[in-house]
Amino acid sequence: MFIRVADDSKSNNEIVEIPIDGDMDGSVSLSTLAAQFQGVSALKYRNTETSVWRGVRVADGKLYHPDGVWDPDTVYVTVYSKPVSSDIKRKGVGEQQEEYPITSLGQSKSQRLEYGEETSTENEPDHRCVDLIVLGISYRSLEADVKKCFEVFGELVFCEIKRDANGQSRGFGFIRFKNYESQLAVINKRHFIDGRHVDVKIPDSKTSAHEPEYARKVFVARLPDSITPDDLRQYFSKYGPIKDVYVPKPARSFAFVTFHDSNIVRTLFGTHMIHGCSVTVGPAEPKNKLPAIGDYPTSTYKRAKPDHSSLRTLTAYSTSPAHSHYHQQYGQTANTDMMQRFFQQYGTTTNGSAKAQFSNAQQSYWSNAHEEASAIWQQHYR
DNA sequence: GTTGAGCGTT
Repeated sequence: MFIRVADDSKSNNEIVEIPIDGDMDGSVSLSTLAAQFQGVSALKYRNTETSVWRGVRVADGKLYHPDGVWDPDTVYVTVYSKPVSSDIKRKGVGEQQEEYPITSLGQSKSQRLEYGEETSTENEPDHRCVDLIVLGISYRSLEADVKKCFEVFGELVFCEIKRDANGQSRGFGFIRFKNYESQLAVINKRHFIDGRHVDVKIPDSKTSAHEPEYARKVFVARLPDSITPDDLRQYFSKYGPIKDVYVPKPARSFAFVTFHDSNIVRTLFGTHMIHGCSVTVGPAEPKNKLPAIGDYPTSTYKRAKPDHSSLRTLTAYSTSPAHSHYHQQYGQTANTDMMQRFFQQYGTTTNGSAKAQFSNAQQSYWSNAHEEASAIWQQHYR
């Protein structure tokens, strides 16, 4: 289990997942947290009822949630201890000094919020609020409904629903907060307006300039339909902090996993074992990309097209320890004879010969076998 | 049955 933590003094606004310690007391280790956020001393979060910051309990180098339970969807915000007065530089005569002292670790030039302090950071260039896109608004909702939902987190300076020429809502809109901490509190969280959930994000127009989102995303294909976003999050989080997981509903046997760091995505291309199933991971293509003459040919992993019949047999072997070994050795490229020989050396038996299995296999078969393998995996390992 | 819904007439 992880909690989501952000440092609102940082420009990048990134959320880092921090593990909850496994020793049953449900605490988060301060040192684990400090490994990601130098100099951190505590965490705070927005009390949604009163819209006031609430601090978590700190004792013996551990952080405890006041309610006893960490909300996986809440973004907890780092708190840094107040520098002692001796750290504060005296302002020399005629000297232009920084208004705020550098923290003891000297990492940040920016002002840090103290616990319980409601300082506005709107003048910090990195902390400025931006218009946020609100997606999924009911076509019946009005500006007032949107406003009511988000005012809980702080004062809004802007709220608009986009409409077509006839005044019909387009189902999305934009809001802007006065204070940056309000923005942090709502972003990437689920909210409800008129019984529909809506998502709040930094608009593409603000982010795509430097690095397009798809550069931080992988395309995961050949997934069993039973796989959940949480399963994927759990599996892929060992490679790096995850920003988002997208699984189409209804399931379409693929998903997208977005990381915070684009550098790791290329290391993931290839086949992976998730829940006893072999899946392929490839680069995400830009959204809405139009096919064009002269397009670079599809990526390497795609060109080496996996053999579906091989996969069927692989999944039929399900959770045998030989399975993952085989997978390591041949991926999905080997032919059926190779497979049979390989598994025979392990004394693994199948229900019928591999050849017979897919000579009469239809398209639907591999999906069934996939589901079955996944179910068996869950029985054994979950 | 192997690529994400929708991204702003300021």
